[in-house]
Amino acid sequence: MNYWLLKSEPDEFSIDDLKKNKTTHWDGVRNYQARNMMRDQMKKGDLAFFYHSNTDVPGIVGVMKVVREGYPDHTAFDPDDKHYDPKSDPDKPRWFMVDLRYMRKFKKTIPLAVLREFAGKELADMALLRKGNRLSVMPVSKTQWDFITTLSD
DNA sequence: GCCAACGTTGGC
DNA sequence: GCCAACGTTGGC
Repeated sequence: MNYWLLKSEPDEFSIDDLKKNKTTHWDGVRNYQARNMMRDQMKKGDLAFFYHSNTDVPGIVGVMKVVREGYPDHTAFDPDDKHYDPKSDPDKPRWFMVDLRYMRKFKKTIPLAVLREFAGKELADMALLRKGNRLSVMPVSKTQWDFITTLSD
């Protein structure tokens, strides 16, 4: 079983939207590294942190679970979609997504700034805290997962 | 294959 | 709004 962290801008799609909808497809990822993880490595039953980016207090806001493994991201085929990519052919899809189910929302956000306090310690080598990291999908180790969970309510 | 130009991400 | 970091594109 693996653990993940997935970023979303709350203005686009927030933990509250997920809570309301129960499940979602994590569409719109247009980065090969992130694509590969969703297509090849994320498995049913894996858990993922929901991270709010590009907002006043960026940080981890809750937990969700993978309920469907990688399959083609159909939004890439739709010319009217914001994430349309003419180079993704339905016969040979370039982009993939997974389905996620809401598990829980933390009472308080665990801010990025707080996670950084543990950068040299419990959260050493965490992908999220690496300089210049812009991946929207990244792995979390079990150790990191367990530690971060102790920071939540 | 190199690399400059450009676009995007995302914290601050 | 600024800007550092990174990814992608495309000419050569």
